[in-house]
Amino acid sequence: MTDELPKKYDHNVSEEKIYQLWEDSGYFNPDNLPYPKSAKPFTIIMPPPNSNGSLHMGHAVFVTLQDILVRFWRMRGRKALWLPGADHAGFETQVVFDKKLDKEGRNRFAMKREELWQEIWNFTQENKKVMEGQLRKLGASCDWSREKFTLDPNIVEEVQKTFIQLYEDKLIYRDIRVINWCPKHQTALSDLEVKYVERTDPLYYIKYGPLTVATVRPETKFGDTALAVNPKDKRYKKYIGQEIEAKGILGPLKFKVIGDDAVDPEFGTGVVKITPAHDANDFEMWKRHKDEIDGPKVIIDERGKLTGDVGEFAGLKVDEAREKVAEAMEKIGILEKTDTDYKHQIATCYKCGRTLEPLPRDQWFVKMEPLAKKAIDVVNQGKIKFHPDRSKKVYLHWLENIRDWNISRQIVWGIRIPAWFHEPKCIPKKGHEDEVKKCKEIIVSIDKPTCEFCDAEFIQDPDVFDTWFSSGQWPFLTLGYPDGKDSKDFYPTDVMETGYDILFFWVARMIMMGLYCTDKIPFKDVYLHGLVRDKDRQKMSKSKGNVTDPLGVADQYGTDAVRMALVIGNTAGNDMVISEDKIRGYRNFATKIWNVARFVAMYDKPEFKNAKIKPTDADKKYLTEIQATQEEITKHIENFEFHLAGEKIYHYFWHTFADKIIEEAKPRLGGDDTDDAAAAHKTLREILFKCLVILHPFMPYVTEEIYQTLSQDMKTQKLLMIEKWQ
RNA sequence: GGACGGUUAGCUCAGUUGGUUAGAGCGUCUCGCUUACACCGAGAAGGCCGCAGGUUCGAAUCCUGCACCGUCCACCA
Repeated sequence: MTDELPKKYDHNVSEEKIYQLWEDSGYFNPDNLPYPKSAKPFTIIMPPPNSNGSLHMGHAVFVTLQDILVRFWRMRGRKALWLPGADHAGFETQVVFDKKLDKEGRNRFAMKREELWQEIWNFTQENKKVMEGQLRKLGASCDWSREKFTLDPNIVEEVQKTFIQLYEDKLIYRDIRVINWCPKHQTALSDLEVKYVERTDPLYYIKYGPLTVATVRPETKFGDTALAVNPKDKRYKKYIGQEIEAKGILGPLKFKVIGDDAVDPEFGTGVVKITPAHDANDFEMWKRHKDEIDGPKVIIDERGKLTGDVGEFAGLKVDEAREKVAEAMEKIGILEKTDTDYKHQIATCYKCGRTLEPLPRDQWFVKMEPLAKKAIDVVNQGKIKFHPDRSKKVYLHWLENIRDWNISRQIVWGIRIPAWFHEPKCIPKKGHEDEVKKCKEIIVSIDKPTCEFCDAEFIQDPDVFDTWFSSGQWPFLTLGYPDGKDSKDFYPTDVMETGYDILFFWVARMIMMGLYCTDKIPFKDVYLHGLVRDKDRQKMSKSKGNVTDPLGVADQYGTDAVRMALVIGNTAGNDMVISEDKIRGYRNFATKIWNVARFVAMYDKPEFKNAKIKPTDADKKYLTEIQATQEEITKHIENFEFHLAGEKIYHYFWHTFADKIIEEAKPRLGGDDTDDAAAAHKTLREILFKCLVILHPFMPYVTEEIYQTLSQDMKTQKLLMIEKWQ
């Protein structure tokens, strides 16, 4: 060793300096690596963190695992690219920003689109900057020169082109459906964004003339257009096709009774009221019986209040209306009975927990089946592997039962859907007043179209895409697909590492979109990590106040300690627990590494230079042992068993190298036989060097700091980061 | 209603293809400032490996059933 190692390792001094050293070297960019042209690439696209806050422990997990992979493969001679990015995170960011506005006494519904957009833009840019700093602090060896944002102009353009392509391929259609509507956020949500929770509600039995219907939503009765029974139900067979008369709150009613297999004779009374505007099942039933019964009759608005033909109940919120309607029914004697303890699942908004209001709306849908089929095939053929393996089953099950995807969102923050609606009225061109109208109602295009047949204007769809529509294309968009050089060099990527909670949201969509757009799998391996929980096994969340700030503990104990604590005991697909105690334990390990290096450096004596070194049998044994240990660790990392790799090197370094090998070397080092002392020292130096290499992907900072002080004859590179793994 | 995961030392978790006294970290206890490290070292205590069957010469590990905890999926009003 050349430079003196200070008595104590001060991570706060080292980390910033070392990161700067790495970044200045340019080696985060694979193009700059001093590797032969023939070197194979290794690519990971970073899951872009949402640009609406700062990084939490979950992010620290992915940074650690991905950085281990990237550093490992870089040291093994691959042109390693880890491409960072940030996600505009449409709805999620809108929600966060709504809260911010709320605190300031403002409201997005009262703001101009452009104004709101600009404010959110500034907000996300600030967050993005903070996050970039945090990623650096965590030691992320990613290529900043290739950083992307989901709203970069070229990304937006490609996303819109994909939409147009899908539309032309008839894989996107616009249709009216009863969709999941959040009355608080006033936007549609996809099926995945619906959280079902169990609730106990009264089940009302309402008389419809000779029949009785059981329902939890009496307030929707103003939107009823028919009654339905199961055609096989003997009790009610005779009513099918009949029109029955019923007493209603606002006067007498007449309903046709239809027969439909969807009605479960076992439930309630076996008779269902059909409210096509406010229940997805009823809507579907109406579609099957279009000629017989009336369609949607809207009586609930987008704020969840009663509206239209509802008499005195107009303006009431759904919940209030429910009780009042029940009272009114009681009064006129059509409420037969009420079961008060009916347990059922209700659909709620996964963000605010409000009960969703099913509403009929025109939306853009992606036809999923053809896309899903290919995504199923590639996994069945083993072209994409999952870690843990069991995730594959979960993935396949979801894809095999996939439903069409609503990608329209009624918010401002997102990529605008490139669809244009013809103004309701045609404005005939001068001199062509009597020409037959052939105007297209909808044109899908990036630029504003003009009408061939009249002077009316096209107005762009105000909606934006579901964020996952763009992030689903992330692996190839970030690499400049289709024309970019990077997409030729680095696509398909190698590993997708992310949380199991977004297996459907993201991973499945990336596979489908990747196959559709590029005809290639976007990545070969999927590694899914679990959620980080606190020491009481609670999910960490800001609202619970149990979040450990990864940057805070990194400041206190060092990034290396945090990283190690996040690797060990963390198995694929399983949640993990992190506590300060654990981090402290690995801080101690970092100190141990430091002191071992100091000890070895202590004996870096000039007189050893000329010694005749004859390794003893023990020396030879130790060197084979570390060799074997390294091989095992290599296998573990290749198999995505980071926890085993981490444990192994930890155990070896502390309890074999420090506790045994060094202790046994002490008498030799201090003995009179200079040649033997030199031999012992050489063995220690070689083992230390190996350990630094092996430890580097896990604990990059201490190891690099020590490496920088090693004498030239020990190292082959300027940086440990690009030292050869073997 | 389906599917999946967990159940191993006080706590948090490992345990590779079934094989001799079941491992680690933290915690606890007892010693110890011996040539780096007290953010340390030496040593110790602590486990019918959820329950009940089965396969096997042999099971924490494979099979069946059950229990409890957790998660995901599902258009039953």
